[in-house]
Amino acid sequence: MTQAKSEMPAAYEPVGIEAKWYQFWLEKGYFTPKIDPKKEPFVIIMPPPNVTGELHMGHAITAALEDIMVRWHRMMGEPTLWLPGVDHAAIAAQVVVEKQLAEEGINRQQLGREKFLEYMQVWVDQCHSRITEQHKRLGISCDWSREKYTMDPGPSKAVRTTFKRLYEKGLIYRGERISNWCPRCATALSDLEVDHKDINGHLWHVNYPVVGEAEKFITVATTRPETIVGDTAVAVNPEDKRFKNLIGKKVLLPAVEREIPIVADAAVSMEFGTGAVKITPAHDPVDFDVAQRQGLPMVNILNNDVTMNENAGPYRGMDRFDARKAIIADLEASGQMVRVEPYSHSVGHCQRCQTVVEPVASLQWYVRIEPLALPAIAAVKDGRINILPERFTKVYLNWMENIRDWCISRQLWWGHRIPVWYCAHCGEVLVEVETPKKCPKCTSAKLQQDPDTLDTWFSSALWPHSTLGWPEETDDLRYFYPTSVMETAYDILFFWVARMIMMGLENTGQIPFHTVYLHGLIRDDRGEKMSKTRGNVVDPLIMMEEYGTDALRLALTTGTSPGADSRLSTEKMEAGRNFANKLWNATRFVLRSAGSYKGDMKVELPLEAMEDRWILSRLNDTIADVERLMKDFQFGEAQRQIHDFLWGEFCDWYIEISKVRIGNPEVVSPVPVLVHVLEKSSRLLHPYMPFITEELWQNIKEKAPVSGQTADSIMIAGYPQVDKSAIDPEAERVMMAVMGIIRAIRNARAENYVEANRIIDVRIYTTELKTAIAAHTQAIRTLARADVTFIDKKEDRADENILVTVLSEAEVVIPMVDILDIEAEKKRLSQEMEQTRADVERLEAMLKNKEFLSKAPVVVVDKERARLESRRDNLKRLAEHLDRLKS
RNA sequence: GGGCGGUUAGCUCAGCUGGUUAGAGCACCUGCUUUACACGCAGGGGGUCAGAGGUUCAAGUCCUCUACCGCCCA
Repeated sequence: MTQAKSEMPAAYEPVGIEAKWYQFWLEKGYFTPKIDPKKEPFVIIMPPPNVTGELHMGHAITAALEDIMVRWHRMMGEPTLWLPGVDHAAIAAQVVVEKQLAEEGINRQQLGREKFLEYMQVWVDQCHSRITEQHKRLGISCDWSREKYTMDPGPSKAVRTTFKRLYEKGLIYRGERISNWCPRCATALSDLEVDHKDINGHLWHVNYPVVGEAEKFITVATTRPETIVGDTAVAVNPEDKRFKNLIGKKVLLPAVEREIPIVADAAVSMEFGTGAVKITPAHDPVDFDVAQRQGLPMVNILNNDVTMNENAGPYRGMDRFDARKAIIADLEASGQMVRVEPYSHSVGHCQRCQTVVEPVASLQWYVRIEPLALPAIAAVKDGRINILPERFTKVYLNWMENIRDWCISRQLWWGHRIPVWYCAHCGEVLVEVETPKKCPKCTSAKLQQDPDTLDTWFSSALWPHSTLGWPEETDDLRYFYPTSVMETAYDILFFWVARMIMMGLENTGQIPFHTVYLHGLIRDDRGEKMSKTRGNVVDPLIMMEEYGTDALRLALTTGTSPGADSRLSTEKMEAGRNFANKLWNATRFVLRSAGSYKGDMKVELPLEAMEDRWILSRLNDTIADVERLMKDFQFGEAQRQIHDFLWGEFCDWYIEISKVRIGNPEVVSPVPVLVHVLEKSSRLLHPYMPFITEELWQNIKEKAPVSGQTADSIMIAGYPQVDKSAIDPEAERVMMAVMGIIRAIRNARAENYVEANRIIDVRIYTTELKTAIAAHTQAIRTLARADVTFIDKKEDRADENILVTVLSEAEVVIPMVDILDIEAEKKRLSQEMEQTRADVERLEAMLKNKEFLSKAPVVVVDKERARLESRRDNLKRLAEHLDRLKS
């Protein structure tokens, strides 16, 4: 083979290696699938990051999990598409740019819509390449040639087409309703974009004088006294005896001196507050409904910047909270404020900027959601779409079944402008995909497009089909849609996943994806949510720099189960780095060993050496487990299995045992098996740690090529398939016994403080496996530093000062002439006997139980029987040894 | 108010459809420059699986209740 000298440095240095291989993969075009109509493709559409955002741990976990799935399916030979993209993130992006402008003393109105959008475009283009480059650092194997942006012509056309279709079906309408107004973002928000927080506020009780009845008042309670000036009625329950005679009368509104009626409405609770409620239809959703029923007028008291408007009388021009203070003072002065009590209530805050939102009646565009929700509910209920972890199915259904119309218009400039035009001449409303030139009704060219833009989630909802070309009937759409898996964080189940299901079904008649896989949130090492304001954000770029990308990816997916939040800590990063270094060094060893090996690399069953049979058996056990776990989306567990196999069995045992044979020309070389197992398990691990596995695999390929493996890259080299003929229970039994013996000797040495270098004499008594174990005399010598003599009769052990370890397949007898503490040894044996006896008793009881015998499966009963036998045997032998010591 | 999740070793967490003596990483203790690796090796200690009932031949795993922590929806 090749030269003996290993060119690999002593420690794994990820940085240069990662850049090299990513470039290689890109140049080879491995990320772009070939459409093969004979094969079923595997498709993931990537959740698009915010085009103006920075890479964070949320992207990293998403990318890690999706890359695991994608690389795995690609290695299995499936045409695999992972389609990346970015999102224009209307509010977030516009807010940042407006802030930049503000520093220069400009606002967007001064700039004008067109100039502002040009300005934004320049900035967005800069950001776009940054987030893409950052994303690439993660090593993700997505098809960059198909990358999409929500504002691209294709997805934009999908947005307009969808809008028009829904409008024509009556599923999009424009209406005056209460919407959530964020004064800082200066736009309406959907219900989902509002966070409700419990605030310790007050409940103010205010007397409204009854008109025409001196000294008579009706008392209302409110948490927002400034809205008094917007009241258009006081409502009471029609059954409420306290107010029966007041219904139909009028009260005089404080401050603005307006007379408003007392109305009866069954929705009013008699228990809450005073039983009489003020009705402010323009600023409260419940009051809005009451006003609709009762035919009450609406009085809007706020400007868009939440200062009080001309309807607020003396408070005009004040900020909403200043107005509150002023009106409280005035009411106290007039004696109308009768009582104040502390009161905890829920207040809406803008999810993005945490400003208190105002419910305001305004004209907005809505999606009539129920007709869209019903098929989306059915798709999940009948199992066409499977949500993992399963518990989120209930969360999804519960939300969908109580869903409310979706406010989709935003008073922003950045985003998809609503494709609606109003004819200034005849008032015609046009909803079009292509921008109309003139009014089809009156031929006027004076058309004005609706100034508003659409909720970003509207375009995101189309993502699985708009990215593949819809509304055009493209090859991609035909072949890759419906997609396979939608993998994302559970916190956007409603925002995004639910809406994709609704819109996918509506637009294409098909589900957008078969499986929804939801991962948890990445928290800091104390379990706190990472956020810029908390200052506890861990930057994935810095982590990759310090520990390597593979280490970061491993840290993010280690010890996690689907849907569960997890903590990221430096300890986990270190564990990932250490594992990478371990593999690096194992490979160094194997390749160094291979360097002086002149023979064939073929590994053909049946193998001669027991340890070779064993490691191949264990490798195939692991492959089978990994396959099962990955099919079941249990990536954390699959990864643990690979890790434990490589470190705990291949490195700790097989490599160590193989050293006995290396360089010994008398025996069959372990090199082909070393190389074979390392090569195969690299491929097994590749989806989890793509960079180091490629580097190692290429080194193996160059220095110790495995026969039959001709691929140019590990990422297309084929995922290991289980070879059942390699599963070898006999080898596993023998090696378990050998390892047990070695452990027993090591343990005895450590407990008795035997110097590390001293070779001790050990006698082993064993029956059935004698020949098999005897073949490992040299291994025992090397690994346990013990010279073994096999004895046929127990009597052949030394008489005095012996230490005996009773194993199920063997007894290890160590003469400890000068070091053995007899009393300690007696104690150890007694303790072990006690434990064994307890075991025996437990098993005896179990096996005497007729119900167990009749009801438990035969395999279980047999297993327990065998165990009892073995334990009894151990017990007997322990007793013998103890007797001997005592005599 | 409705719903969901968690509670397993000092810490962070695995443990899927019930079936060996409940595992890992880190931390801790002891020993080790064993020529792949101190980002390492060997050995060790540490758990009444939150509590109480129940189902079952068998419960960390299923059911009920309780406590505490967290999340979502209203």
